[in-house]
Amino acid sequence: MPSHKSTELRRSPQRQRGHERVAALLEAAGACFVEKGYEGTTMTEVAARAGAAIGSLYQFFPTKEALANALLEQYAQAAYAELGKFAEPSLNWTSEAWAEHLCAFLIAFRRHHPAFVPLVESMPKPAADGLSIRRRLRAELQALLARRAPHRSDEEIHAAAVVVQQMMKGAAAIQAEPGMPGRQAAQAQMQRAMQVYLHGVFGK
Amino acid sequence: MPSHKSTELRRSPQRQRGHERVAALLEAAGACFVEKGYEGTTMTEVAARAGAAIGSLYQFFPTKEALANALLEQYAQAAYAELGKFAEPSLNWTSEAWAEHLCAFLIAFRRHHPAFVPLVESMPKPAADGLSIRRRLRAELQALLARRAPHRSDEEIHAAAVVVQQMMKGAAAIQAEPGMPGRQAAQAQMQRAMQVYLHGVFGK
Amino acid sequence: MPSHKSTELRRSPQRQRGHERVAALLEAAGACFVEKGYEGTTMTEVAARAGAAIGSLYQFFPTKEALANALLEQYAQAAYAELGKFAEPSLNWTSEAWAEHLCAFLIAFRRHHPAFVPLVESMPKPAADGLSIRRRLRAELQALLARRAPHRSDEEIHAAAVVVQQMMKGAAAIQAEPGMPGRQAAQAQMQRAMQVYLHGVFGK
Amino acid sequence: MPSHKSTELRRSPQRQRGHERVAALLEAAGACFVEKGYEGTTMTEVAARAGAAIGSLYQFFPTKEALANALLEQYAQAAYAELGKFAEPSLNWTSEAWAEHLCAFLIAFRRHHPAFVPLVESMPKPAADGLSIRRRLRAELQALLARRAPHRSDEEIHAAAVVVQQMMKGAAAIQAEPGMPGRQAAQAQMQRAMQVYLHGVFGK
DNA sequence: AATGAATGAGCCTTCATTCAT
DNA sequence: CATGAATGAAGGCTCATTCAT
Repeated sequence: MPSHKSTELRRSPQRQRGHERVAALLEAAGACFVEKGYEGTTMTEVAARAGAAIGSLYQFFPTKEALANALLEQYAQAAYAELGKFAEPSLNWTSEAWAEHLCAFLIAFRRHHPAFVPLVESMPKPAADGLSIRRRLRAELQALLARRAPHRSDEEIHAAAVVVQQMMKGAAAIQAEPGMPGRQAAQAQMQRAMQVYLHGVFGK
Repeated sequence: MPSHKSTELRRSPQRQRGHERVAALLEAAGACFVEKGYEGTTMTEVAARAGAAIGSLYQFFPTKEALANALLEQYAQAAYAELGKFAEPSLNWTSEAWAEHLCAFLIAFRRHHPAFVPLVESMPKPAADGLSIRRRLRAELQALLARRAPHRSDEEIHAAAVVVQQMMKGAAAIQAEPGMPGRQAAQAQMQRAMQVYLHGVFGK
Repeated sequence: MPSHKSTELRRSPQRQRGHERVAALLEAAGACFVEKGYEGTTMTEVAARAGAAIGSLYQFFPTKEALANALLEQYAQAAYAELGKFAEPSLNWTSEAWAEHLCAFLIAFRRHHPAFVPLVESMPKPAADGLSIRRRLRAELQALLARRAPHRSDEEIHAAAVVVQQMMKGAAAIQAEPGMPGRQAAQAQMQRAMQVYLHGVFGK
Repeated sequence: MPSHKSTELRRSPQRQRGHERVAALLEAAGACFVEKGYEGTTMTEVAARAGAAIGSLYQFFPTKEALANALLEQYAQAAYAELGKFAEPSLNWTSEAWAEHLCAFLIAFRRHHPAFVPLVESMPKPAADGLSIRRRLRAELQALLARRAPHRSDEEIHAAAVVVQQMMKGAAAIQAEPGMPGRQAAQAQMQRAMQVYLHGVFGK
C-alpha cells in the first residue's frame, strides 16, 4: 500500500464523509430524543434513522451517554455563541428590550434545539461533564448584567442572573405549553414581570 | 364514568392488611422514583423496598405506570388541599404575604413529596389522566387570585396565574439547586420579583 | 350451635348451594376454555366469571387440570348417554339412517359442548385419566356396529368403528368451518361417503 | 404489499452465518413445539437447543408467534410442492392409486414435519396470515380433482375436495394413534373408504 | 366453608455493547 | 472504517397455588 506525498488530501474525502456521518447521527439522535426521551431512545433506532449501521454509531460515540452529551455540548456552544452576541448592544438596551431579547432568545433556542429540554430532563445524570449548561449560561448572563449595572455588587448581580434565568425558563415554558388558551397574554405578562424586575436592578 | 385505567388500582384493598400494603408500596415507590427516576426504578426494587413480593405489588398496581400515577394523584390531592387553605386568609394578605406564602407553599410541597418533580419530568407520558396536576393547581391559583383582584378580567387573572405559577417554580428550582453560592439572596430576589408583579396585579 | 334432628335438611341448602357453585364454575370454565383455550384461561377469570372467589374455585377443583378434566368427564357422560340411546333403534336403521344419525350426533354434541374440541386440542396431556373420551366413544360405537353386523369379525368391527369415528369427526369439522362456501353440499357428501362405507360393512 | 408482520423475520439474514442460524433456530423450534406444544415451548429453550443466545433468536424472529408462523409457512411450502408433483401422474391413476397416494402423502408429510399438527392445534390464533395452510391445500386438491373429473361441476369438485381432505386427516390420525391394536386393518379400511368415495366421483 | 391477599418461579422481550468479517 | 450478527443481563408482568383471617 504505497502512500503518496499528499496523504492528507487522500484522507480528506474520508474526513468529509466522517463529518457528514457524525452530523447525520447527531441529528437523528436529536429527533429520537425529542420523540422518545433519553431512555426511550435506542441506539439501533438512532443508527437506522441516520442510515448508518449500529457499528458505525459506536465508532463515533462509544456510549449512549456520550452521544447525548455530544448533542448537549453542541447545544451549549450554540447557546453560548448566541448569548455572546448580546454583549455589545445590550449596553444600551432599556429594561423592555432586555426582557424582550432574553425571552425571545430562550424561546428561539428551544425551537431550534427541541431535544434540549427532554434530554436535560430525562437523562439519568444531568451531564456531569464540566459545568452544566445551565450553570454556564447563568455565568454568561451574569457577565452581561454586570456590564449593564456596574453599580451593583457581585452578589446582587449573581442573584439577579439567577432570577432572570428562572424567568426566562418560565417564559419558554409558557410558550411550549400546547394549546393553552391565553398564551399570548400570559407570555406578555411574563415578559413584563421580567422587565419590571430588571428595571429595579438597573434603576438608580 | 369509570376512572382512567392508568390510575386505577387493579383491585382495591378490602382488608386491613391490604391498605397497609398499598401505603408501604406507594412510599417505597416514591423513594425509588426520587433516587432513580421513572425509568431507572424497578418494580422488583419497589416491592423489595416495601418488604413485599413482586406479585403483591402487581396485585394492586397493574402497571408501573399505574403505580406512578397513583403516587402523582396522591400528591395532587395533597397540593390541592394545601392550597385550598389559603382561600380565606389570602383575602387580607399584602402582596408580600402572597409572594411569601406561595413560594413557601411550593418549596414545602416539594420537600414533603420529593418524588414529584423527578416523576413529572421523567415519565414518558405526562400523566394523561384527567387534567394534569399543574393545570389543576393553576386553576386553583386562578380562583385565589380572582377573589383578591375582582376588578381584573378573567383573561388578566388567568395570565397572572400562569405567571405566578412559573415564578413559584422558579423559586422552588432555586431552593432545590444543590450548593449554589448565594441561594438565600437569589431566593429573596425571586420572591421580591413575584411580590412586585403581584402588586401590579392587585393594583392601587 | 345446636344441631337438631333434621341435620340433613339443615345442610341441604348448603349442598344445594354447593351444587350450584360447582355448576356455575364448570360453566364459567367452559366459556373461558372456548374463548381462550386451556393455557389462555386463568383460574382467576373462571372464578370471577362464576361470581366466586378464587379460593372457592380451589375448594372444589384442586388444580386447573382437575377443572378441565371435570368438564371433560361431564362431556363424556353426556356423549355416552346420548350414544347409548341408539342401541335399540339402530338395529333397524338403513345405512342412510346410520350415517345421518351419527353425523348429526357429533355435530349436535359439539354445538352443545363447544369447549370440548378446544379443550381436547389444547390440553398438555390429553386427559390421562382412564380411557380417553375418544377411546370410550369408539368402544361404544364398536358395540353398536357389532349388533348390527354380527357376521363381521371383531377385527372387522373394530376397524369399521375407527373409520366411522374419523368420518364423524370429518363431518363435524366441515360443519364447524366458518364461512365455507358450499358447506351444505360438502356436508351431504361426507355423510354419503359414510353411508356408502357402512353399506359395505353391513352388506351381505 | 408488505408481507404480514407475524410471518416476517425481524431482519433477513444477510450473511452466511445468519442463514445457518435461522435454519438451526427453526429446527430447534420444531422440536420444541412437538414436545411441548406452542404454549409449553419457551423461547429460551428454543435458543438453547439451537446453540444460540436468546438475543440471537430475537434478532431474526421478533416474536414467539412469528417463529411459529415461519415454521408453519415452511411446512406449507413443502406440502404445496409435494402435492404439486401429483399433477401429471394423477391423471392416469385409478381410484385405488388416488386413495393410496393421498393417504401416503399426508402420513409422510406429518412424519417429516411432526410439529405441524401440534402447532396448528395449540396456537392461539390459527395463523391469520393469508389463507390458512389447510385452505391452501384444499385448493390444490380441488385443482387435482378437477383435472381428473372434468365432467363434474365446480361445486361437486369442491365438495369432493373437502371430503377427501377430511378422509386424509382421518387416515393420518389413525396412523398417528399410538398403540392402537388393529391399526393396519383400520388404516386399510380408511383408505378403502376413500377409494370407494373417489370411485363414485370419478365414475361416469 | 368463604375470602382475597401473598408468593415467586418463570416467561417474553429489549437493548447497550462487542467483535469477527 | 463499515457492517451486522452475537450476547446476555435485566425488566415488566403473569398466574397457579397456598394460607391466614
